[in-house]
Amino acid sequence: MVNSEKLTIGRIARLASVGVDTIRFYERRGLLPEPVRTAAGYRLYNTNTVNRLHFIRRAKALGFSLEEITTLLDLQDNGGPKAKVKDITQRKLDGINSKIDDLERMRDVLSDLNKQCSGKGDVCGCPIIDVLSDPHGIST
Amino acid sequence: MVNSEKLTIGRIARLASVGVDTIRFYERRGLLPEPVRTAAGYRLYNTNTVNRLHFIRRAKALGFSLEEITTLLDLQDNGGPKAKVKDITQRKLDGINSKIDDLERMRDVLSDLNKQCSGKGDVCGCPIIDVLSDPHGIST
DNA sequence: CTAAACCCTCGACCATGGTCAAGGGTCAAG
DNA sequence: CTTGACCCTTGACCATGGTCGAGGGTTTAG
Repeated sequence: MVNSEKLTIGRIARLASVGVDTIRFYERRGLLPEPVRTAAGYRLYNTNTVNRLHFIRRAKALGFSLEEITTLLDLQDNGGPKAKVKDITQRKLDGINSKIDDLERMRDVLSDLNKQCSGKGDVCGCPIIDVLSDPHGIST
Repeated sequence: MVNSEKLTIGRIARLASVGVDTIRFYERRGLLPEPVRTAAGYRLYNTNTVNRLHFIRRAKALGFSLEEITTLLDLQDNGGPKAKVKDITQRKLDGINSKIDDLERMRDVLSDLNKQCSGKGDVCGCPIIDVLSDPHGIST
């Protein structure tokens, strides 16, 4: 584990398949710690920064925001109660479920309308336009 | 239908439960036509603008973007083929379905992880943190 | 007549997650 | 020594859907 070889920002960017700007952006946002610098001011990273960038990518793929990921990374770094991680996950799960519910309701209305619409002729009498125009069409 | 009474922006805003800024914003975006003005430059609307604002709200509730709503309103105003409306709806439906798929995949992974996590004790060994840290954890 | 409530325009700002350009310094190869 | 690839900072910009403030003019009630 004594792997102290240092990499420039461009190198870890390529290794993690992200842009250098993204890395500097994550640093500003506190997702990455401030790295050591060369005399000329170049950032130098060690290879586990690549893992950290992968962590971020995976967490984003699960729908976590950068702010939430910051908390998760902090828990990973400094430890803390599992309950906290579970709490963030549960919140995220609740949010995802309610988004799914919303989208399913939209889908149901839209697919219903879509079936009702012949798709032929002029827009006049189109059930989709009609339901949008009707003051009692959809519960908002 | 010869209802030519004119209302100020504040009045239709209250009638439609939106802000006056929102109405001016919609005008700039082309969702509302430029209204007539008083000598002093005040906008004057007729009551069917309220219906138009309701139309916009219902369409937003179905997930349409303002740009899509602009097209829908244009079809309502000027006519056009039903096929066009159906096309927009179908695209929106496809988008919604793929969002639902994404969210369901996230939900499955998260709820699985959530079940695995005891929620007790320190974060060390937490399956959620672990899967995020694991280089082969999730297909990105 | 005055004050409150309303209207106008123009332009800046909010969150989110970056991305890019300007203007300059550094480093390695040839 | 020069060229090209790399690095630095600061600050602006993208989309989305508004929201707000400044600095004015207007209208209406008392």
